[in-house]
Amino acid sequence: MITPRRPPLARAHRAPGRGIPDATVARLPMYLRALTGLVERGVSTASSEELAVESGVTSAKLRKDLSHLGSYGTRGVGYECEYLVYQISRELGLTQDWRVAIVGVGNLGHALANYHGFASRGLSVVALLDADPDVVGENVAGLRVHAMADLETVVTERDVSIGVVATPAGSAQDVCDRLVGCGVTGILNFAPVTLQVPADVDVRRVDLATELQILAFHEQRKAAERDVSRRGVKRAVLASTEVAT
Amino acid sequence: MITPRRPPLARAHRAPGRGIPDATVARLPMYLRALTGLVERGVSTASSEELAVESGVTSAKLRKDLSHLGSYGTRGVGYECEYLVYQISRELGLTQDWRVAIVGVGNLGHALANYHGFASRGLSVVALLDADPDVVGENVAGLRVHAMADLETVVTERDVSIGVVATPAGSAQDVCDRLVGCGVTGILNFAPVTLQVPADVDVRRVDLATELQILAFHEQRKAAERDVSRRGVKRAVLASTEVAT
DNA sequence: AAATGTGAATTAATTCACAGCC
DNA sequence: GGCTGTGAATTAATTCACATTT
Repeated sequence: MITPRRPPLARAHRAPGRGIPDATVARLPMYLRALTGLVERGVSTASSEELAVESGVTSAKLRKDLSHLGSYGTRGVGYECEYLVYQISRELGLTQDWRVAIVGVGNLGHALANYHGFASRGLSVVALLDADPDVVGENVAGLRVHAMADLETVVTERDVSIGVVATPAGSAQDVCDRLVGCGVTGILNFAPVTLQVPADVDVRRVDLATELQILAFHEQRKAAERDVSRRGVKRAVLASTEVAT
Repeated sequence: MITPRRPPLARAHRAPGRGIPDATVARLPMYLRALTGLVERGVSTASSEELAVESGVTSAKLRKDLSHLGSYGTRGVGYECEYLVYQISRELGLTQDWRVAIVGVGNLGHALANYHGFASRGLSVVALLDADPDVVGENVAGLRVHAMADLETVVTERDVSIGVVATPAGSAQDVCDRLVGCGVTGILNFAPVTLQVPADVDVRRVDLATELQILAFHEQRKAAERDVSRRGVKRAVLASTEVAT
């Protein structure tokens, strides 16, 4: 007897405007950054090619990405920067204000708290928390640092929906659990651990060591290629990674 | 006349061991972290399922990823943690030592410099540089902070191959150009700008605002879903994002 | 003439599901 | 019996290339 395959599964095809691909969402902030930079420099209109260079992607990719939001460009002309800033902001949810709490006010927490204009609009740091009694009560970036014991009170009262975990690895999961317990559903984790969370909570992890290790891999690959070419192996082997013909 | 399509393109199929997919490379550091954690806790062997939970991925994905490195597991048993640590380290190039320079010793630079055990092996911070005369000469994490004017000398003498840009946005491109001029081919960029570099230089960007904006997007999506379900629309719409039947 | 928006084609990544081995 | 390793199937992302619009 043949094992039955899963049935054809009627997939609702992507509704226009909704269901933007993850890869696109991850790039929208880069476009936003490029656009605000252009606006500040007095540029009012830009082609997909210009925007692409400014954002470090290809123009085809940029156009495809933007097409998921709607038709906000003008053929033969390009995109109106300010208008596009608004559309991307709206799509990312930056027309509302998301309240952020930072837990862990060491060097990294300080850097994060002081990161002004880190989102010009849409995100406000409204609470700082730390376990160190010497730090509690201090004023950082205009906010008083609260004790960990007050986490629930502060996070709930200030209606925080995004938490930043900048604590040592050892306390990260505990802090995460407490944040989630207060209704926080988005977490940015700088601690080098994998946080376990319920399915409705999004976690993004930023990890220094990970990034450096990825760079190390590419360094190794490049070093190996240099070695090969230096030993007189046909250059064509190397060149083939660059040209397609 | 019909436009000729590009010819069939004879693609060299992936050589064993070489050409690991980017997505896999990006996850190897997470596996490495999970494994060293297990080793420290005295665990000598782990199944793909255990490792997957610890790393926040599915077991199928983990097995597929590891299969690109070779067959380092034992059927019916799992993976020998220490052995796998070694194999992944080797693949990432962490058996050699990559020398790192950090440019910009503000709060973030401090945090990065003090990030001990940030790679236990394979990566060493060997130079710190800053533009602020008050910071130059200070001792941070056991290293003297050098003036920006000495960048070329220090980076060349200490044979740095990876540079970390932790400066304000305004000076990031200039710093980047100077690093690249000294032969640095891997850059980790914390400044909120897109660095323009030659094709043989790898840049990885870590951006707070980007991460928070991505979280904001998902918060918005979840809030919208809650709204919809509260208004009495069929729960099935919501449930369909969780179950496949 | 210039540049968007987008189907179609291609390539990459993920998931399934099970043969093969311990 | 349990778990890896992996082809095959599926889904996602990227790239191509051009019709369409200003």
